Amino acid sequence: MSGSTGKPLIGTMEELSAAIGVSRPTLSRYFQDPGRVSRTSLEKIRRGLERVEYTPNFFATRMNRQSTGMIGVIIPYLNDLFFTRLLESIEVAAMGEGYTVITQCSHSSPDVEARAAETFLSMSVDGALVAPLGNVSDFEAHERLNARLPFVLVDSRPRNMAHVDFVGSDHLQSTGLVTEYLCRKGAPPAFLAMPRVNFNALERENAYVARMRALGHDPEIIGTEAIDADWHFEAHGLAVLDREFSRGRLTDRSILCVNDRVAIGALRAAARHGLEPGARRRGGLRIAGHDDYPLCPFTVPTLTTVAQDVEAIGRAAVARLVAKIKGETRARAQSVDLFDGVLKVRESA
Amino acid sequence: MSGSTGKPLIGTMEELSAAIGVSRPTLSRYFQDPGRVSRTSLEKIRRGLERVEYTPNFFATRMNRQSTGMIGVIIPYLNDLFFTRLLESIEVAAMGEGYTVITQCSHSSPDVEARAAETFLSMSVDGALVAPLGNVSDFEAHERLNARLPFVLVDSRPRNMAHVDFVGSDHLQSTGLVTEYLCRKGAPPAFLAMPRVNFNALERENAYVARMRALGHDPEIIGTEAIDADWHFEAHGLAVLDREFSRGRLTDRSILCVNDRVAIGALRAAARHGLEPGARRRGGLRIAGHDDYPLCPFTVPTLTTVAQDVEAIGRAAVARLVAKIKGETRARAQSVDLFDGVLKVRESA
DNA sequence: GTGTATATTTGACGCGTGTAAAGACACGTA
DNA sequence: TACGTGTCTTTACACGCGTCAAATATACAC
Repeated sequence: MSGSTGKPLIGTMEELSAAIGVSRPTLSRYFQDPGRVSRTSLEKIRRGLERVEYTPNFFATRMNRQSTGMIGVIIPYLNDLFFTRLLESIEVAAMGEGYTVITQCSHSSPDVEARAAETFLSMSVDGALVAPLGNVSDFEAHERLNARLPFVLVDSRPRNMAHVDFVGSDHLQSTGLVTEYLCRKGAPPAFLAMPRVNFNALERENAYVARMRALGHDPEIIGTEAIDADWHFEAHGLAVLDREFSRGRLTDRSILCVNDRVAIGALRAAARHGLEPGARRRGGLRIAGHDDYPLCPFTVPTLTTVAQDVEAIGRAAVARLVAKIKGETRARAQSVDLFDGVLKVRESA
Repeated sequence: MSGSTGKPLIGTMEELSAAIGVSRPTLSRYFQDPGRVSRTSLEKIRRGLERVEYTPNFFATRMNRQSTGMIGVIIPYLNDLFFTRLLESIEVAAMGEGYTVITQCSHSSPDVEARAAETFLSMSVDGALVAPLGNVSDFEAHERLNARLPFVLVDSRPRNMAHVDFVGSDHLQSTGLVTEYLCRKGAPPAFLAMPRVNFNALERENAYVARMRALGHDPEIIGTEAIDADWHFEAHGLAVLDREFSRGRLTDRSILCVNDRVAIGALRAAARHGLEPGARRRGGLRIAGHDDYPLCPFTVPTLTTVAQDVEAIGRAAVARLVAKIKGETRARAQSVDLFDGVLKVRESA
């Protein structure tokens, strides 16, 4: 048997040992850390590996090691560039720390989410990073993970898991920031929300209300009812504002959307009704979002929003998890890392 | 030691056997297929598992089984909703077949891509599904996978891997379709391309040229040079057309973009120059894309495009891979599955 | 009670590697 | 020559579970 390279294919370390004349334990040490074998053996092994094809069996190696070198990541869904950016920053950070990332996607299903958690337990990953689905999450599954592994919540924190380590955005700050900006530059905004299945959505909603009250304005929230059961964010924003605009409402208001994907739907609704959202015409329609979705600079008009520091969140989450894995003493107490948002003023508000 | 549920935590099958009074081999059979255990044992095990917490060790189970029940998937990058949709359909299909999907993302790096392939080999996944990076891919790594595992290429097929099983779109058909549509409804389009690092991009470019010639028009291609080294698709489309429009060129032309993300940048360029792409005004600017990116219905104007059947591609790729894994006889010959695109006429062209 | 067929358990071995203990070897030193 | 020192090999056991042959239990008919 041989691979595409024509080299003979070697299946086990034992065979490799026989093939290149180095004892198996020495090979074992070599594959764990080439620095732990003598120069002469190292040369012999290097030359040998050029003649044959061999990769250590992942399962056998991990089974006997205290650490598997893997961290598990669960994200709620894939079709959202926010989560792909988060995942990317996590993977890059983890790779930098020498870990292999195993990603599981909940695909909006609590069952799948729980199964992913079980998979991580059975694979005895060194730690787990979880961005939960929301209200429908299987909290028991998360608690089980948290009880048995180094565990960090990312992006969104369920109310009943307030005792767990968390890394995310400070929505009170970020939503407050954009709310304040809108109030300062024009009419106080209404808030285009979502059905309350998601903690961040609710946090932002509350942050909006608090800031509006603090500024002496009456908050106004729309869109908490699901118009379409199988809704997507953009479709939700479009449907809600399409309805409002059709009734002649909100056409000259400021509208703060719970996130940029909803805002993109809102922009579409505006276009459909011949409205041109923008900062320049005082008293006209303004639309702003939250997250700095990668497409914001390319929408028509470009979308004013507040950026989450996704990369910092990913890095911090990995750093925190690695600290817990390595059992650093300062990792005993609970930690909550919240990152500030940064206002991105563009055309739409 | 105990989990969050308070149940005693059991580490090995041996301990479990002692704890609930069923022999270990019987437990082993139970966890592989509960049907292979007698009623009485089954009841005893079920009751036992309600009292203690135990999950079989993933590594130990997989090591001794001929099949690991895992398939590896490599995608080039995450920050593209096309690939997330593809990945989603693959994961759903694989889950339906009872496989666990291990996803690795190349993050635009050939090194990472090659390492992912090695990871799959060492984990002895049952098969691998790979969407390659493009010209810069490490073909040797792919060949090594193909030589040692059931292997299927998805989405994009390097020229020098024409002998490998492939599932993707028929770009000759899809690009031809939208080209023909544009010619039929208005002026023959120019083609807004990308730097030629990607096989699909080149295939579409060629398909455009062929169809234009067949219809008796002169093809015109722009944008093959990278304006910004660290370019993203939308930024590329914006930069190229911004330059052209600034010089007064192409402002009343039909423009077919190599994909929807480039087209979104093109729409942005049009807006910046006060142009309103659309099908209705004959002789005016028209912009069309390719892929049916999920945001197409929400752009301003909504984007005319040709849809790839992503779900079918994912399903077919998994079906093909599973057939190879199971060693079905009809799986001996090479297979190439190409899916037709479907025209999605919207506002922009 | 015996005999037979079937279901289940038991015991033993194997998977590929980690790892610890003990011996083998070359090297430099006294 | 004898003696440490460090490196490497040998030997042996461990990890948790799959798997198979052999032994045992159970059920049933007679």
